[in-house]
Amino acid sequence: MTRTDQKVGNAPPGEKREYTAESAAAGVEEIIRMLEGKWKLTILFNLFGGQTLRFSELERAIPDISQKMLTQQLRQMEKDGIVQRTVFPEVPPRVEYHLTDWGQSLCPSLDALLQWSEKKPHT
Amino acid sequence: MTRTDQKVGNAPPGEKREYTAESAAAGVEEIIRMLEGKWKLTILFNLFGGQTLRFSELERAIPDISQKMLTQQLRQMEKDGIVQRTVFPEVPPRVEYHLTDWGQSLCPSLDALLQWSEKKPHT
DNA sequence: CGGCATCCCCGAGGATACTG
DNA sequence: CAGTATCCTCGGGGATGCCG
Repeated sequence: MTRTDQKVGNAPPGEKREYTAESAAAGVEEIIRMLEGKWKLTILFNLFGGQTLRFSELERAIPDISQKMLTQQLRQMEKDGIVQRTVFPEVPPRVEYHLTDWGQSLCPSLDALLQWSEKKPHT
Repeated sequence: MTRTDQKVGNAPPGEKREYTAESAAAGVEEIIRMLEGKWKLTILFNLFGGQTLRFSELERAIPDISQKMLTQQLRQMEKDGIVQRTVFPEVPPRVEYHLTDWGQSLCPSLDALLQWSEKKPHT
């Protein structure tokens, strides 16, 4: 018997979900999939704090990104429920982006990861 | 001026590091790079809890992985300081893997991410 | 048993040009 | 201003075979 059926995490019984090694890995992989696009984290951190930016402002904030990638990554984040996209039917067109409440609530978990990485033993 | 120079996180002054949008994104990207190999999280969750497994036990615990990928991912995790690799000079050879203390201490942060993903608004 | 070497494929992402 | 559309490159990862 392998240990793939072991429980992970420190959930008090009957309160949180329990995970096997596989389901926990799958869950985190899904989260990483939402974040691993080459520019998604840069976009995310530029929108943290309740900020609203238009397409061209994001382009200027992220100098090396192409229009194609900015569009693509924003659309994926919108599909994932992290980013809210608002189109104003004007001429010239205006499109604004800001984080959903759920997207904004990711901040503390990323902070936790950053603090973990700061604790890495030197070498 | 763009907002790329804003501070991120809720650190009390003079205690934790402060991040700009770029440096925070870079930090999290480095963490994701440590975790995003196709099998690394599965390996990680199989080793959480202070377990020690040999190469062949990991192979059996992760049925679809190839030897090449198992070796490669383990070596990268070893380089990153997450996994400890121990070779026993015996015949037949024996190699055991377990998490470093630092690797083990990643568990709560991944739990935080899982709990975040569980809060996703239904569609 | 626990690898390493080689070949190959596919998709993420860059460069460039065009558009409502 | 805010996108599409096309073409192309590069490297992650699979399959297979050999080795101390």
